[in-house]
Amino acid sequence: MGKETLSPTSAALLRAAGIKVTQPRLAVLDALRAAARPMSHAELEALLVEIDRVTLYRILDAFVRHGLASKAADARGVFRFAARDAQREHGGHVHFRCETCGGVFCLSAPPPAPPRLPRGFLLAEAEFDLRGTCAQCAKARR
Amino acid sequence: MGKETLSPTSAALLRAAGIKVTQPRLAVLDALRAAARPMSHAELEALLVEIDRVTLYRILDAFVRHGLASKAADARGVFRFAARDAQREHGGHVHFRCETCGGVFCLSAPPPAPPRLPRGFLLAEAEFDLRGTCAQCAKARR
DNA sequence: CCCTTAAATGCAACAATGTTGCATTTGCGG
DNA sequence: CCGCAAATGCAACATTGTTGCATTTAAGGG
Repeated sequence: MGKETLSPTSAALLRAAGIKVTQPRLAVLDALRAAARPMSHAELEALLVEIDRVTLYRILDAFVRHGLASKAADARGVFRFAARDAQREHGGHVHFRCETCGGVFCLSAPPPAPPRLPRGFLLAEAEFDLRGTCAQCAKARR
Repeated sequence: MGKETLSPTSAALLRAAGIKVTQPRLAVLDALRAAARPMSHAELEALLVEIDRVTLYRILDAFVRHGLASKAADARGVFRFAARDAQREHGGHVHFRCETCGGVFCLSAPPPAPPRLPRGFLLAEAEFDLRGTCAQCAKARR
């Protein structure tokens, strides 16, 4: 093997997170890591038809609890999940959320610095969030 | 009367927007304008018990369509609505969304300038969005 | 290699949030 | 005051997320 970035296997990530390595979890983690964008539950469900709806919810939940994935609501109020290593790569990006199709796009602009918070507030994540219509939906609308 | 800011009545706002002035709409618009923070459908429903659930959805929808209110999902994926004049006053604020209680807080920091968008993308709104735990929830957690 | 056990899964039922169709009521212009 | 389009209220449905419980499976110890 040459100089490919040797990324850990999904199984190794699960083990490192201290949770059981199961077929469904491997499939979900692989799907999340392969995805270019944060995925909704519905998208993952369509992709991984062999996995039960509820199990998928619980797997995603477990990933978030154990730091393997992040979870955030998109412009339509639907949760989207991203593998954490994939996200780190995209870390600090600016997001554009299409109000029509609900899609999330990562822009290449640098994110602004977060401001000071009031006393007692704990910052988990800062996101510069643009909302509007993506090119595809804008074209389709006419 | 002295120097109070003379704000238009809710009825005048409805007329200006070109939609019928009805009791339910007045109640909802008054509630939105009186609210210090963006309100969820559930909160408004609890506040305005005399209004039908579906009617409330449709009223909020009409307000958004006619520019009287804005609509955005909070950290828990629930839509929150704000009267547009109230929002204009708070325009360009930075928002902090508590991941525990779902509350939205307006910070006084200036918002950053939006970056350039890819071709074809239409920007409707830009928001600097901080997520984490608010002071109250952080205290309660311990 | 098998056994045990706790964890994970799958299924069914439920809860919350948002939407649609339709009959009735109401604002508002003539 | 009348008529009509718009708005409302109700019932039913759709989607998204949650809970309880019986069954299966991963992982560690004989």
